[in-house]
Amino acid sequence: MVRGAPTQQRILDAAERLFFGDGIAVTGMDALAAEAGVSVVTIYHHFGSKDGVLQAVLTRRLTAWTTAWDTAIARAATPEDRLLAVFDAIETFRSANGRTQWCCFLSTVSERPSPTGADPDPVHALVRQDTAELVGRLGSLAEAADLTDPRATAATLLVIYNGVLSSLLRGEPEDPFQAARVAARLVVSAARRPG
Amino acid sequence: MVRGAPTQQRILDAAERLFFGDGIAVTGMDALAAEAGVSVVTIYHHFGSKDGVLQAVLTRRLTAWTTAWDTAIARAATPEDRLLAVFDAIETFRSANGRTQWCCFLSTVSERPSPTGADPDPVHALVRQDTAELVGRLGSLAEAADLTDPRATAATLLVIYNGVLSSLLRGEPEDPFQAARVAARLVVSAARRPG
DNA sequence: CGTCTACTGTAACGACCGTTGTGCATAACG
DNA sequence: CGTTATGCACAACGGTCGTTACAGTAGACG
Repeated sequence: MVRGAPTQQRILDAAERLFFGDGIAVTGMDALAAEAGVSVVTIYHHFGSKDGVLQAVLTRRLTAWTTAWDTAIARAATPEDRLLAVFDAIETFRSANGRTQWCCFLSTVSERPSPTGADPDPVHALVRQDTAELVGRLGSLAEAADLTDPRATAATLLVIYNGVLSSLLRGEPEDPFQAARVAARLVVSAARRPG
Repeated sequence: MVRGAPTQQRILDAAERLFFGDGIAVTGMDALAAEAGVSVVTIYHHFGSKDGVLQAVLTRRLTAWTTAWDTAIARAATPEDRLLAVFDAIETFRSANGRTQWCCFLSTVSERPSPTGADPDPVHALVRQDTAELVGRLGSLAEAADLTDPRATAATLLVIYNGVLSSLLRGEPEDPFQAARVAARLVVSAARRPG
């Protein structure tokens, strides 16, 4: 029998595939256990509840995604390329993680009631953290690139980024990466400081 | 008691609010009936099943959206403005239809298992029809605008369009419309035929 | 008036859900 | 060796789901 760590990992892998491929509500604990090759009891022993699995998957995804983004940023040469590194990060992350659907945060928020007033829901907090991570990084990168109106540029790039995720989620035939890169490059070029 | 047509309409309105606001799987038939102010039996009498309600909502949404888009296109003056009329259409359609989440097709596909091989699922067919409507119209509009590489331009605009929907779905604080318009205008300008 | 349509409430059905308890097997560690 | 940790199979619980049947009411139309 394999030791503890791989078991948790296998459960999370299976949850990633099923939750974001088929849907969270549609996926039962039995199906999740079968996909992970473990027992239902083991899942509860590790994560306590189905919502616990979801939170764990989202957290893992969030950290994995941010580190992938960081390496893509580090690989870029110029400040403007660093600003466009998001799209490289998605592409490599996606090819590395196989067939899992994008974006898991988008899928999650679709199945959840909108938070009413105060938000004690940790799942929504994670989604919000993902968004905050996006706008924060894009904003600071835009500022570092010395663009005119970096906030507006970051907001525009965020829309394009969301467009890539949405296109992937829809399963559109066209490849959104090239289109996104073209648009993003135009946006950055237009925001370049004259002189 | 109100006659037939308003009843169906009220059910579809309620389904639009609940399905795409809270999630399809989460919304039970009881909640749907309560929101519509009708009985559960009435829903089944009109639509046969929950999936029937979903299909009816999606079809209604599809036709409403395309007609709204058409009027926005007709209101535009130049071919390039016609190409950018999508964003006006979303904005007016959204403000007219209140708090309903965008995009319903995006939310739907998140909760559904991906079609395996052949696709006998009418819901997936509707989502695909929505996508086809988008790429077809954007493509012909780009061609009518006499741009260089109209197909690539249409693909880029589609990504930006998807980005708006995705941003709205996430409930991001920033207003995505202005950002999308800026990016789209840049894309169209860059594709303009020289001379 | 009678008939029909449209809709209502209540109750029930089978099925599946998330969750927990019990008991057992295996492997590592002292 | 015994202890502990880890995971398994089996079974069951309360609950909710989508769906349907049964019985009854208000208005439209002849």
